Amino acid sequence: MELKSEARIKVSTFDLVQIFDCGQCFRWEKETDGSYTGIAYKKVVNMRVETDENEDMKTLCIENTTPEDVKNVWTRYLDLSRDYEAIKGELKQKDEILSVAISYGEGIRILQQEPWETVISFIISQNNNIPRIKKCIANLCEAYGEFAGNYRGKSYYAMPGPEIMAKLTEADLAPIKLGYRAKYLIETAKSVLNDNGETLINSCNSSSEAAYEYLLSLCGIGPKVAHCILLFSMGKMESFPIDVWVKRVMNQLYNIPEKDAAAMKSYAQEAFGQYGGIAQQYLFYYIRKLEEEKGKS
DNA sequence: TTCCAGGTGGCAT
DNA sequence: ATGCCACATGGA
Repeated sequence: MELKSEARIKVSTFDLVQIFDCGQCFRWEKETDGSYTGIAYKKVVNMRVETDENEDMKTLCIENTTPEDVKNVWTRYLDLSRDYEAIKGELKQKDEILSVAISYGEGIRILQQEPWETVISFIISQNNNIPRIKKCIANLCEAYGEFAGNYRGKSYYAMPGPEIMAKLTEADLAPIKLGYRAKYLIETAKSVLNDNGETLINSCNSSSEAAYEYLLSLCGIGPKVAHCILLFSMGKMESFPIDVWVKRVMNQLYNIPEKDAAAMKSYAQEAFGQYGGIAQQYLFYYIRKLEEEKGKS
């Protein structure tokens, strides 16, 4: 077992609050010192950002990790190889409305999470709110997931795999409080195991269309959840998930009728192209920030 | 109390 | 193909 230490990485376009609080992931918690502790790929780490003298670069500090994990896990998880400055510049030029939204979430990055965990997380997310989604996922992992480590006195557990979930009954899941979604998880776990999880794993390298069709075949996954999985775990950056918030923001800013998801989808394709999913995150974050500010006043 | 949440499955047209 | 509606749970 290699000794864990702290890794320091120069980053730009990077804000932990925005990355972990923009609805794409549910497993990171803010510590009292402002850092975030969470788990991904069965590894528990703590992250904080130090601002340098030189304004435009920052240092990401990852505690409780190894150089190997930085290289093999965190660089990809945090999408550090992608040039978000260039993408933001391009999107701002294309669309003035989006330009404003981007200014609210300059530090957002799209994570590349584990496909299975993302499948489960977003099945749970349907017709549900973010605090409760987090609770459900934490309950599920604590009850049936593998112990992954301790940090600052707290225990962390991985998402149980399909081989574990396929054997559970709805009664087993009752204490998790998933509601009617419990049976969807069990059904989906069984389906994924039909080919030993290979189609799901290979979906990262498949075309977006093929991956989308496969995801739709799973119980509890419709168009919106499928697009979230494509975007947040498979690097399909053009995927444009349309949920209640995006409907709201597309209606308010672009005057597209609230219920016309087809028009929103085609607008995104035209205006945002291959970065539709990134644009969607800026819009999602923006409308939620506006609502939050409205609620306070 | 009623409404709502990162929607989908099932059923009727 | 499209339009309803039920669905568990908990916070506002």
